[in-house]
Amino acid sequence: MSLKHAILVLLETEPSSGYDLLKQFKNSLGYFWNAKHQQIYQQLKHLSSEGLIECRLEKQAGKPDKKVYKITTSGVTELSSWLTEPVSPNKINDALLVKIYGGHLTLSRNLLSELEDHLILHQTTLLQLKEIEHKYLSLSKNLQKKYQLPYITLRRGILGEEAWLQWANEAIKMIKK
Amino acid sequence: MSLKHAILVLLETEPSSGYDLLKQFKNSLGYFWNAKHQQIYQQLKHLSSEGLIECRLEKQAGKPDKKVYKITTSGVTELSSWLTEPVSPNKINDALLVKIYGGHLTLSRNLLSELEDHLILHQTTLLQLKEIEHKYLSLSKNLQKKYQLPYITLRRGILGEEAWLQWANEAIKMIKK
DNA sequence: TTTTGCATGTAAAGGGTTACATGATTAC
DNA sequence: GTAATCATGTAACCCTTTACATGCAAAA
Repeated sequence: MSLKHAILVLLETEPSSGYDLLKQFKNSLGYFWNAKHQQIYQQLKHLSSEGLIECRLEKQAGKPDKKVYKITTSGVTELSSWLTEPVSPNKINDALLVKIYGGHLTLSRNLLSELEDHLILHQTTLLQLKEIEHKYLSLSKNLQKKYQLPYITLRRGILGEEAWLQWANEAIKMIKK
Repeated sequence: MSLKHAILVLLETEPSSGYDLLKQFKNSLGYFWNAKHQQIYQQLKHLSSEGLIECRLEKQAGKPDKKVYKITTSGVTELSSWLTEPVSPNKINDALLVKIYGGHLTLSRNLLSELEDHLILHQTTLLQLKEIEHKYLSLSKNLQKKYQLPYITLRRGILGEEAWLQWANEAIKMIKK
């Protein structure tokens, strides 16, 4: 369970509402940790009741009220101790590969069209990631140092997507033969 | 939900017990679909009640009885129709990356030692996969064709692990600086 | 005027993990 | 005698997804 810690990591950087967190998930952490809004709101409530974060209501003109959450000292302690414990290696559950593995029961053009659909998605993701990388690389040395760790995770995304695309092209060629 | 279909795929190849399936998960499908024994036994019960598979008791000398499951025609139908429906792209939840992303709260040697632990695991996996690939490549052209689709999934594993290792080495270098 | 964005939730169902549980045989 | 392998399961809990639900403001 790391949604908890993913949220703590984000709140450690800056206090945010559930909605803010959702956006942050979408364009940074979300590339390697997925969360729906329902999950985030539930976790926030839970973390709040554990005393790891605290909430303050912020009134806004012309917009619904915001619940801004802030990490507490006990939240920082929890986060730090989590960082020293080993995480178990990632488990993979990839339905597309299950499909290909058992693909002899369907026409190969079904497999090919599905692969091509996924290819487009992965290409788009790769482009987005490379854009972010481009921005990072044009920062000053100082700022580059500051954001080094997030950049390393970005590199994971880029190398991962490139490998995926390489595989998919190989796979398409093989199936076509 | 694809555990269901992963099991159907395996049973379509040959009738198996829960225990057999567990082993098959461990050395083929398991590289991209994880399942614990508890989950498999539950699914088998469930698939049975849906009429997608059927069970036969097999008595064994000196060993506990085996429940051998076989896919039914309605199971094959279900599997075939699943194969024509698009699968949604894989979601990634990678705790190690969450950790690195928020790693400024811990000493860099913590990050490094964890990365190195994972590195060893991934190297081992890659070696195993390459061994399987080696066996595949020494098969006759005919058999290679027969196992082409599982081989494609194996290639995904190999390219994926190679990319992981490449990233980890890059990441270690960066953190050390 | 319809859609997008802001902002928050509840409830139920489904899927996965952890802990507990049994019991025989074979290999070291 | 101790550990590993074979073989199967239950129960509780935790996590995730889907569906349902509201309501205002700004832009198209």
